[in-house]
Amino acid sequence: MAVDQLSNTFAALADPTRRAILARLAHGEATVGELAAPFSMSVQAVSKHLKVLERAGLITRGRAAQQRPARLRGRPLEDAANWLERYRQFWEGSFDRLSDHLREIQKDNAHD
Amino acid sequence: MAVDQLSNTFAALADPTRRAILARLAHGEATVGELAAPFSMSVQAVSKHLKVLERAGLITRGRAAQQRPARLRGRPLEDAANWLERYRQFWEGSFDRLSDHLREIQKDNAHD
DNA sequence: TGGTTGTTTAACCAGTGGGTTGAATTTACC
DNA sequence: GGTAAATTCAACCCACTGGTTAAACAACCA
Repeated sequence: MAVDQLSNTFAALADPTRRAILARLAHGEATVGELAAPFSMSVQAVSKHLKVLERAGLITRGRAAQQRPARLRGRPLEDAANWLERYRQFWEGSFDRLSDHLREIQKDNAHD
Repeated sequence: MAVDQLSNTFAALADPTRRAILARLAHGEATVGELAAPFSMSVQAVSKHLKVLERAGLITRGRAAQQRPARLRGRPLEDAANWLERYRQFWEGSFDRLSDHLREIQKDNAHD
């Protein structure tokens, strides 16, 4: 997988199970077991999903006895939203100044 | 890969080459050759990236003589942005009503 | 008709993703 | 110390990604 943070974030979001996990975590932290319960999949598989989310910075893990509760981190979501926001004028249908706008915000901002 | 549209969109965005292609297309439609030029990669590889973007609905292809110019479609970007928008209150740090909010918008909205 | 340009298809390769099962690890409880 | 619970690690499977090169296809030009 690509190494840049934004790519990791989008890749992490590109799976319905992981998006459901994030939705669950928005209500508060949860253990692996709790997160796995709604899915017809092994707890090990969920543990792998959590590792993907952790690598993307979308969650942090704590420790409480044997459990390692996961907690949502919003920052990468914000970064992803900001990236998409650049295109808002585009999907809203007014392309007039978008070209200039993009040229400007990408000046010191490589390909992404 | 997951079959749902949102997963396809996020997966398509999870690659810096493809994001750069979208940025280029925001300035106007472009042919495969034009899109490939800035990259140190074969034109065939770019053609594959375009197929991924097309599958995600992020571009449409036209036809003009031998060329098949690509054009950006904003709709899936909007859908992705809307998905992220649910978490805005979260990354802005006010979690107060988020739980209720999520519960509400997800009532008729399966896991995603 | 044949050649050139633009693009896609096919076959291949190494790496990764998402899942499985089974074993190991960590921590609490008695 | 022994056992049970929560989690991770390891090995494996199969499908897909992102790239390559070589060949095929499509459309224009002379």
